[in-house]
Amino acid sequence: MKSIIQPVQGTHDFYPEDMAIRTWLYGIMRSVAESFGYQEWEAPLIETLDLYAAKSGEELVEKQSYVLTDRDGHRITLRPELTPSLARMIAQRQERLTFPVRWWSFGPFWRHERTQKGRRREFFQWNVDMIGAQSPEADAENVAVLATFFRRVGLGPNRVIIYVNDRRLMNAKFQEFGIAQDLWPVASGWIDRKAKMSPEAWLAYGNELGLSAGQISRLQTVLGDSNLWQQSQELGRFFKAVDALGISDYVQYEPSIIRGLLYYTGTVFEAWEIAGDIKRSILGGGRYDNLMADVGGEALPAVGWAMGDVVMTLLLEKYGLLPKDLSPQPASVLVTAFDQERLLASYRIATELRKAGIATALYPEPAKLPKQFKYADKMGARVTLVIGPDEAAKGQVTVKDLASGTQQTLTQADVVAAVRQILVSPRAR
RNA sequence: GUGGGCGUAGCUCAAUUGGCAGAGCGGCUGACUGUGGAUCAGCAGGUUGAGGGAUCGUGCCCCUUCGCCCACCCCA
Repeated sequence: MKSIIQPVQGTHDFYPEDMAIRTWLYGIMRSVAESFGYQEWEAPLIETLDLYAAKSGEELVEKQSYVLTDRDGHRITLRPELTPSLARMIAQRQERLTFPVRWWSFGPFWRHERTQKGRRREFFQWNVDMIGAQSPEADAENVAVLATFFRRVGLGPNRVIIYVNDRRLMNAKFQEFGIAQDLWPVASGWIDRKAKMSPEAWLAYGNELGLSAGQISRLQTVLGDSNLWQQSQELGRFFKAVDALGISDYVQYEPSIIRGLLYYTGTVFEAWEIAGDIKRSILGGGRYDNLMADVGGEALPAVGWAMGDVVMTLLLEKYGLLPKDLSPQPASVLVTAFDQERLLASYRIATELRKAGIATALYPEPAKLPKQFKYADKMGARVTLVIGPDEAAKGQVTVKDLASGTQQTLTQADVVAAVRQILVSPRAR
């Protein structure tokens, strides 16, 4: 092993074949989001530390953010999440924007976490948010973007599921069970941990947090009640809208979904893999009606979610849903370089092909033909052109179809048409 | 931040209790001096992640370090 300088831990090198996957995913995200009327936007990749200090979780700001001091002495942060930037940008144009606003974004984020399966320190996230609407139907529409994405990439409802609950409903239960209001976040955190702990440890933990045995047992009953949603007017409307949107096969009520994060105020949801070796949600989101005001803007209701590229790519790989032909040939045509004397003739014919809209690579220096043909084969070119002394003397070009192995020698004026003909014909052999 | 596993050729991996570092694939060259894929022959390719220690002797044992993987923590 030579001493190649190592990449930064938790980063990912996108070689062309990796980039092809990312670009493909990006295209589907765009197409799905736009079909719902969402507009693409982007925030700066660096923000002031203050922006996150306002409302992001302590863990995220204190322990996981990349913080640096610039040459003016300002403390800046590589963004660990997008929502604060969204709140900031919405607040800045509050008077100018026409609400509700639907925005989507796909970009890089940084968190200094211990790397593991499905988690890197530099990663991409797809954020989809609607600001300025507060109906349960709006929540359903926001979720429909996600479900439609799943359908588009081929992740059927037999593979992934979106669990939904509502913080308002759970808070009402807390109240009903006599749980003091300052314990609600703790109780939510306790519920959020249910799937991650053994039943005994989980019960003991609830006790430790200050919940009484009676409260724990009543909460347990509630968490097992898949019809609990019927007690919520909002969820009732939400599920009707889900039905109308044609995504009910993907969406299911789940009373134990509550999200650990403090700022959710209403509908919350998480997507899970059904046959999961990924033992955590693959994405999450919900309604956060107070966040805009907390960041200094006017109060505006909002709903949204974020999905990471790493876990999604793992899932698509696992189920064989990545397109096979994602690494297309860099060019359809390779023009060989016979010798120095004929080199410029090759350059000229390559220029003609490009003018005709045909992707054409040149072998950049004279070399033995077997080597150049091998190169053409490896890079996936369909056609090779040869201008050697014989062709040059008559103003001709040899055009070979690499798929069939047949070739013809033509006058230069006929080359573009012949190449085009080969490129539209099936790859027979 | 905590715990565990793994680093051998470009890639996938071998190497007996601690005793000459190997194979397949890929690469290059040629068979075939103006034609790719297939076949055959040959060649090149390594500070065994890095640094230190114990040993007559280490890819293998011990320590340190870097990286990767897995789980915990956390999940915006």
